[in-house]
This record gives sequence, C-alpha cells and structure tokens, in this order.
Amino acid sequence: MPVMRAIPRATVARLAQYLQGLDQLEGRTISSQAIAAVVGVGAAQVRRDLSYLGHQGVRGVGYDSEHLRRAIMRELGLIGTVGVAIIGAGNLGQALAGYGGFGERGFEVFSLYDIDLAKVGEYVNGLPIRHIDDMAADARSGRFAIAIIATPAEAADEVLTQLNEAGIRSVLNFAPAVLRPPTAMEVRNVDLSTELQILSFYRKHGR
Amino acid sequence: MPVMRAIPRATVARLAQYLQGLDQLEGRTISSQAIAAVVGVGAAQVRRDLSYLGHQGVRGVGYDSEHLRRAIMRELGLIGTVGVAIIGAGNLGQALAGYGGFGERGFEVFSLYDIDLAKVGEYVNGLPIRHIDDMAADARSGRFAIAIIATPAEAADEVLTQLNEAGIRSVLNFAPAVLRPPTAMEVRNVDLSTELQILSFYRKHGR
DNA sequence: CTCTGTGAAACACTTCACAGCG
DNA sequence: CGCTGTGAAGTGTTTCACAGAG
Repeated sequence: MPVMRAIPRATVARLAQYLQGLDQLEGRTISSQAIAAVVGVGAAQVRRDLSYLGHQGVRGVGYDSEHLRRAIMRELGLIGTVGVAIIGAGNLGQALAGYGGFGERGFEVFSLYDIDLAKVGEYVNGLPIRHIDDMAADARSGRFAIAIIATPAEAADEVLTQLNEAGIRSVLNFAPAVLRPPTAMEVRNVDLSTELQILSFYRKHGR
Repeated sequence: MPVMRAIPRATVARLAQYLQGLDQLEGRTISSQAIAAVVGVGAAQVRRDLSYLGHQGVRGVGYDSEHLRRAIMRELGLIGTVGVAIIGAGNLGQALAGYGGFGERGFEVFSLYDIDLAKVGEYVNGLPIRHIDDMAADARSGRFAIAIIATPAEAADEVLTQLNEAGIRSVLNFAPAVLRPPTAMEVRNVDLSTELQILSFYRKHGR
C-alpha cells in the first residue's frame, strides 16, 4: 500500500470532466471503458485517475455511478454550495451572470461588483450589482469563496490584490492580462486571444 | 544539428503568453530573465521554448524584442488577419463580439450566427448576425478559419458536425458539453463549471 | 470470464548546470 | 564577462500489460 497522496494536476482537471460525463451515461454501473469513451481519453487513464480516490470500483463489474459521482464531488470539495462573485459588470460579467449552469453544479453567484456607480444597484438575471468597495467585506463575511475577474485588463491587477487581502484564494481570470498572483492564490486564466493563437498554431501545423 | 521538430504542446501555449508579455517590456533587447519574470515561469524554460524557434537570441546580450515578436507570430501562424466566427448570438456570443482585443491580436470576427430568425439581420458591436444556415457557405468561401461555439450545450454537437463538414478545423468551445471531435479537428474547451470545480479542489487541498 | 487496480515502462516536460559565443 | 542554447538529470504523466477480485 503506497503512500501516494497528492493527486496530479492533470487528474484533477479530468475528474471534473468525468463528473460531467457521468450525466450522459445511463445505467447503475459504469465501466472505465464507458467513461473513457464519453470524455475521449484512454480507459487506463480513467482507472488510474479514479484509483486516486481509493478503491471505488468492483472488479469484473465496474463503478456504481451514484457512488462514483459522490466520491468525485467530495474530492473536488463540492459539498454544499460554493459562493462565487463576478468582478466587473460589463459585457462579459453580465453574460457570465446569465449562465445557467452554476446552480446545477453546486455554485451560487452571490453578486456582481463594479466601480461604475451608474450600474450599482441594478440587477442582472436576478443578481445585484454592488460597488467594488463592498467586495472585501462580502468576501470576509464568507458570502463567496471564489471570484471571477471580468474587468478590463488594466483593473485586473488591483482587483487581484484586493481579493488576496480579503482572503480569497481562488480566482478565475477572464481579463487579458498576465497576472503574477501571490503563491497562496490559485489563479486560472481564460484568455481568448491566447486560445485563438494556440488554435492558429495547430491550424498551420496540424496536431 | 538535431532533428527535434515538433514543438511541445506546453510550449505552444507559453509562446502565446510570451507574445503578450513582450507588450509589457521596454527596451530593444530582452533577456530570458526579463520575459520569465513577467510571465511567471523559469528563465531556463523561456530559453528552451524559444530555442524551438531556432537561434533567435544573441549570447551575452539577449533577444531583440521586435525580431522575437515576429518570430513567435510567424510560428503561431499569425501572418495577416485570421477570420473568426461566433456561433450563437445569445448572452455569451454577444459579449464575445464586444471583446475589443481581437483586432490588436490579428483576429477579425467576420460574423455571428444564430438559429433565431428574430435576431438574424441585427448587428452587435458592428457585426452582423447571420442565419446558421449561411455558416457553411461562409466557411467554405474562406470568410473565417476559426469558429467559437457559444451556443447552448444541446446545439454544440450539431454545430461541430456542420463546422467539420464545412472544412473548419479549429474550434473554441464555450458550450458546457463534452464534445468528441473528429481527429482532424482541434477543439479547445472553455468550460466555466469545470474551471470552478478545479478551483474548488485547490481551495480545499492547497497547491 | 470481465473489469479493476497498479507495477513497470514509456513518454513528455521541466530544471539544472555549464560549455561556448559575442 | 553575460546570457544563450542545450546535454543530461529530474520530475510528472500516460500507457502497457497483467495479476487478482468478484
């Protein structure tokens, strides 16, 4: 029995996919084969990944889908509801606020924040736009644990600093800026231009 | 002279970052050190990545920033303007259409496409919304080379098939669906729930 | 006999450390 | 002397292939 604790980063990313893939699968028990087919990875990969959660399967049979779903959710820290804030109520922030998939997946958007007083007080998709100066207090009182930065690039750095000081450690950044987060923070970047440039490369060179 | 041709996938992703990072750096010559500092990776990593482009630097001095920028852009296939289409003119599609960073980075959104006749004919940020049935013809006549899927999850699969048949090989998918693209296609997924779930894991476990 | 769980091998990527060029 | 380019070592991830449980 090895000591292997830390789950590889690559595995964490796939666990979230498996969770999504389980929704598309029928039946009480599921094989690594079936999961692999639906998310497009190898079956051995699936088994290896799931083995980090402990022995979840039954040899000769497969995995119990409900049991497995719960095991993955537990590992991803998806117990109860996780509060999310959207910083920046521009085009993108408002579009993200309109995204319906949060609730189903255990996330709840608490509020949007903006610096523009003309927007503050309005509602988007039932969610209030609050002033950016209220953000830190809301974070500290536990209203949200994850922040999504949807501001212009120039503001992203300042927002990141404020979030850090307010104790938020998990950030999804949509602003096209290269951030240098403090080591305590986990920042994931979604940069449209970067993605398109990567696609451009593979268009030119093939796989 | 080694045969090493294929650029690692991880390197391709960073080249796009370096390009972005160069904008934040002053001066005619730049060291691997400086680039590393601004994008947050190791200097050795930067030098290794750039070495895939051939000998671009000068020993004892560094890299010529303009020369380097061009070398990276060439490698990423960013010569001239690359046409982009946005499929789905809902919240997200319209928000993406409003994103200003395309032009600066050599991309040009040609049009949005939607199935809703009420939207067809309108303009978003100066861009026309065309009917989804026009998409294939526009693709085939070379109006765009990359597509962004911003439809509901249910429609994503069908859209992907149509794009493939129209000869589009590069797709950025924002729909929360697990797609199984044909091998000829390169699909990059941006899934909000998946990202939040990954952040949730690291919030619970630390790095 | 089927399908999991996992050593071991293969592969991919990163980091070290230094030779060598300007 | 300073900084690049790169063998070689180290680390992380994937795949193979099979023992073993049900």
